[in-house]
Amino acid sequence: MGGTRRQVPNDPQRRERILDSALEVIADHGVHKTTHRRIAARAQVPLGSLTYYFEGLDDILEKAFARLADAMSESYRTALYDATNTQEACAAVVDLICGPEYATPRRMTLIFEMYSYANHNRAVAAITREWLQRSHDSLALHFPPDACAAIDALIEGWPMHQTFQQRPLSRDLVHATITAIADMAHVR
Amino acid sequence: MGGTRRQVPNDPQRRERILDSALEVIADHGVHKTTHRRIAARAQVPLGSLTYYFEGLDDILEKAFARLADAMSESYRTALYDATNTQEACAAVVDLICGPEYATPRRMTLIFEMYSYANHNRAVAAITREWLQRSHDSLALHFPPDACAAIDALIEGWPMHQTFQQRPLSRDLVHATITAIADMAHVR
Amino acid sequence: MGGTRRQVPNDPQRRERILDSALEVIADHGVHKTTHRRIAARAQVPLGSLTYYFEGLDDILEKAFARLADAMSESYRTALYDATNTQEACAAVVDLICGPEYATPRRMTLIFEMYSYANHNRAVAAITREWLQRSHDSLALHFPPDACAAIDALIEGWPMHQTFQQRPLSRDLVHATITAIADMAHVR
Amino acid sequence: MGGTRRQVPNDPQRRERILDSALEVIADHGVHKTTHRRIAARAQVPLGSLTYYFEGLDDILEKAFARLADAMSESYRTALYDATNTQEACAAVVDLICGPEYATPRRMTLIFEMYSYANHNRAVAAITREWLQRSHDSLALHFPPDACAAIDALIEGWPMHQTFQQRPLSRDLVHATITAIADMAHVR
DNA sequence: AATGAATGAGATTTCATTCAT
DNA sequence: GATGAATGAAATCTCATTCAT
Repeated sequence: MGGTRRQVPNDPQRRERILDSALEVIADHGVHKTTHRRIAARAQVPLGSLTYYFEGLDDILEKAFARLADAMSESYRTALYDATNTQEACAAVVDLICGPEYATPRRMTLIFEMYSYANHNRAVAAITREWLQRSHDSLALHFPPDACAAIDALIEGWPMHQTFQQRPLSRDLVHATITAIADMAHVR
Repeated sequence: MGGTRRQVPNDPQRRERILDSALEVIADHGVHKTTHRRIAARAQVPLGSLTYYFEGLDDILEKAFARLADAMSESYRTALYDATNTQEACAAVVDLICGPEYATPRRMTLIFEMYSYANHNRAVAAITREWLQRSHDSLALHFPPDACAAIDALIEGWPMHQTFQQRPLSRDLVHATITAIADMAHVR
Repeated sequence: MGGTRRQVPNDPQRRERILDSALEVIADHGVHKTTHRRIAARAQVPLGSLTYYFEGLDDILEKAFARLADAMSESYRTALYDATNTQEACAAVVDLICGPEYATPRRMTLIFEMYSYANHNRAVAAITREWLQRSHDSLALHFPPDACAAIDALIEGWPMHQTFQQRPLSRDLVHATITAIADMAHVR
Repeated sequence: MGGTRRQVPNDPQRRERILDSALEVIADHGVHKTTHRRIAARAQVPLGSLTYYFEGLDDILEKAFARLADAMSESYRTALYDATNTQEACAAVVDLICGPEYATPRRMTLIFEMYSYANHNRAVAAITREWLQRSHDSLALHFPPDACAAIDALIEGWPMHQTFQQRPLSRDLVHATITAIADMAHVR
């Protein structure tokens, strides 16, 4: 049949695979040792394709962190969206803090990398702010503003602290703390 | 010529100045853009002196972060050591979280850099753990173990969250939260 | 003897050798195919030393062209400085245009490269203007302003035209033209 | 299906548009920064069409410079063809040198690029020689051989010199010079 | 007839580290 | 004890060219 055939990507998931590989390299080596070569090797794509798909290393990092933030927002949102009352919301928050799903060591490492990189890159700073805002919005479905602020801080701080802690974290303690904060907010 | 003269360093504070300059470069550019040359320029010392005083860049970073951790531990310890009762201790914690002295933007940036680097460097991981342990010990002078864990998380998380937040943080809210946590621990 | 010994360059002419090699590469291949590697190979220095001595390729080209302009100014000036009267000055100009010394093929190639590069580089544009000004000043020692302008144009244009011409240039014709121009200026 | 249909190009001027765009890119950036991508973007044609219509970048440059030379020859020839006597021919030459039409800054830039490229490319060298020959032939309609040679040099050199000169060029001076040269040739 | 996705070769540049002095 | 000139290794990035469609 006549007519010009459009060129078509021969590997449609390549862009995403590169970004995922970038996150893996960041998690394994840190931003400061993340290079085109390592990402390309991990994604099993030729070196040149990185600059074909992206402007440069900064661009890759920005888009990789955006992808991370999206994934985190989504699991965050899902956890809280399914809760039908405050009690279930508290349980969801405890899961976010202690559960093995959300705050995995790998993800904590990536969050640290994103936050430290955000301090030196405007785009990633914006991505970070958005992601925190979205988390906050999910939380606000169930808790009053003051409680949200405090719980936000705990969701942030507790897993971070745990990252460098040998001792495991007691779910009971976390639950009691969240409940106390939720109640406090009602009283004030 | 009579007697050998002991050679004395011609610039005794140089080591420390290099480490302080390293922290400044890290704060300004991030670990991933911290180089010998930038540090030397900032410290106004010859390039060669960096490798004369230190093993390499990793060594400089390790010692710079150790210096940061020491300074932070010290201000942390002082704040809590001066408190004579739980009420004063609560006020001290509120100061750590909200006050302009401890959680400055520059220091938060450095903490993020230290944490992210710690995930890829054993020595800095150890330094980080020690610093968190020392903070915890200071806190334990005034609060029961469970409260300590929760307050630790808040001291960690709240300033971090604030780093990316436009809105200022209410001291009252922080105070109420700390008090609620301290009370909760008594009840349990 | 006590006291610190200063580090000393182990190859003091290296900077100049790099610039001379750059001019050779430009003459052989043109600016558009002038690369760090080719220059380094020609100068027999390691690749890294190019960026040690210079900011980048632009910087090398700027300084190489400045060096070329200096050398040309000097031979130009000498030719005209030695003339003691207008007649000798005319002969000197004829030499500049026809003589095998000044307008060599290699030098003409370099001038073309300098002029074309000057249209896309401020620093080289400035160098070019200065060099033309200096040539003009040398000429003004012997000729009135109007004659200078016309002779300038001829010194510029004739060797350029010859570059692409198979036929040799007649010294007699050049001499007659210069004389006619010098006389014309007196009459006007 | 009845009868084969002859395929027709869907954009008949594309070849020319590419060459014109190439000249624009050369004028703006210089040969050394002229790339397929820049030309394609300027011509608003797909990247692939450049290698479809031309052998490679060298081929594009050669044909673009040939197009330039044709256009210049044409305006050159027209200017001199319309002159009916020596006096008018002199005026035409003055126009070529001073007038705003022929020696525009953009065209001078392109001539410099063509000449410098010609020194490293046989095809463009040939194009350049032909163009100079054609100019010479146009001039020879009105001037004796010796005058032609000198006037050629002036037409070449004066606008080039002006390219790097702040001061404007006096038409009177140019006219006087051309006349002097034309007269000189008669005498000799 | 035409395209644009893809890539390898090579360009520029950065920099930790070495080492002669 | 101290320095800074020097360099190799590797990083980022550019781009002409190829080729499946």
